Amino acid sequence: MSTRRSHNGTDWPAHGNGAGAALFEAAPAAIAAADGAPPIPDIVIRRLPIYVRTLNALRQRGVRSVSSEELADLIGVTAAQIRRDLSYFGKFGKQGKGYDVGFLATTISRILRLDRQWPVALVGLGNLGRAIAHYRGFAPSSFTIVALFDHNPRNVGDTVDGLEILPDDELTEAIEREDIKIGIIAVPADLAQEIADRMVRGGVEAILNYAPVILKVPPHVTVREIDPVSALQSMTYYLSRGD
Amino acid sequence: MSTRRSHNGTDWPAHGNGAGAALFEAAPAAIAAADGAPPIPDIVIRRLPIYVRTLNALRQRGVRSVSSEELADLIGVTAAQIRRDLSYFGKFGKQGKGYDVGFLATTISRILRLDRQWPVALVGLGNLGRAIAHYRGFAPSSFTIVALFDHNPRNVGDTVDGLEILPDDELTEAIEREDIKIGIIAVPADLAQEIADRMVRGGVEAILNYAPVILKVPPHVTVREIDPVSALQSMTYYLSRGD
DNA sequence: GTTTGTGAAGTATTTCACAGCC
DNA sequence: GGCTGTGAAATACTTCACAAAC
Repeated sequence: MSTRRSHNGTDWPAHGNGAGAALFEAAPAAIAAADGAPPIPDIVIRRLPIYVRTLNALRQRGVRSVSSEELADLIGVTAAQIRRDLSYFGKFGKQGKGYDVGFLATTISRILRLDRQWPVALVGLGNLGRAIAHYRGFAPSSFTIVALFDHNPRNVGDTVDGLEILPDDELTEAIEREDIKIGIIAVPADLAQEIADRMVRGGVEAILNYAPVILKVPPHVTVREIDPVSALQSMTYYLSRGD
Repeated sequence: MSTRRSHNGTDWPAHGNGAGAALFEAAPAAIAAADGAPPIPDIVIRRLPIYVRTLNALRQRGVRSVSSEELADLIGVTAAQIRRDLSYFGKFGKQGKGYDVGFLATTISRILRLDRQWPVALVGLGNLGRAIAHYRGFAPSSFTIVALFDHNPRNVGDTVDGLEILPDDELTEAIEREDIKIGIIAVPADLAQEIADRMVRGGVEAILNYAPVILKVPPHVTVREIDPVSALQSMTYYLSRGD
């Protein structure tokens, strides 16, 4: 009650969504497309990047063609799941042959809209934020951090890899001006919701949240949580009692 | 085919499991307990840390009692889900009243075995690894990083917060000696599987994996993936086409 | 002979809805 | 009167298994 379905990997209560990429996995389901198109389950969408990554690795190794069985073994899922996942989008394989590695990688990348570079705003440049800013893995994956913000006047004005840290009260305006649709939150828990609100006001539609809070956002905004602590805290349940 | 069910948030192929805390969410299900006990779905286990976190926040605010409805609104799920999740473990509420915040927090913490401190080994002390090592959020959450390892001789011998970085070929032995059950992998993708193998050989049963690869581990080992890139790459699917 | 794509079947997970307790 | 705990129903997701394509 008082929840609506969203594609945040969870439901969305009166004022916001909950989500949990890493640890808090409620039952997701894509919202029905505005048109009459088939609503693809969010869980399928979340698997696609792994398919792309694995296909790109194969391509790099010179592999031209792959069966659903081979791909499944590499990834650790069933072949049927891969075939079913792909079938939501079309028919990309050849019976008796499998899939063309390069074609499938390109196709899924296009489905995910990874065939372009996306500008990203990063908020919070403490330890974690700086590690994120320095991370070299985003750029080759279609994301370029183009704006940095921090609350602490001590950090504002600093330069990280040639980008100046701006005061976080300029967030909304800057995001709107630069037409940024993706934000990364790396601020303390108690500031995160306020930052999310400002991002949304500026037009952000996708938030990667490193703060340990469930953000409340409107339904058109997707949130994925990065929550290593919760991940650890759920694994302890399974540890053997041998000590 | 060639997969067995595991509690890794995914299935487990011939030699290993796949998993994806943050991004790669296959259909999980707890393995049946060795005894005749009820097999609690992994997805429920993964929600418990959020319940604990939220309850602790309430407790800190002086709130004594909470209904499933209130808790649900705070977290962004349905009240029925919270009641169902808790019912796997017992009856903790009072009709007409709700749940005692402190009691429920303590109870779930005990279920998750968070009523003690767990020693953790961290492997890889590049940018990311150092940010993890410096992170102050693990200790209050039941985890203490007690051993650091790196492959790079340039890093070995360095001290991070008073802990010396050891060469990663001492990994297995040190983990076994110190009876460490939890490992964090923050090494480049191409080294991650080898590190996971060594951890498992040393007796690790839970791995938090920051490397962008699906690790293959035996079924008694739980893996959660932290994969911000895949998280971003799945969100782009939902971005509006307004530009 | 191999492997896809997919109805149909099988599981898993969520939600409904209400009897029973406080 | 409010709220839990839970059968039963509804949904969501995965897997089976096989006809069709190569």
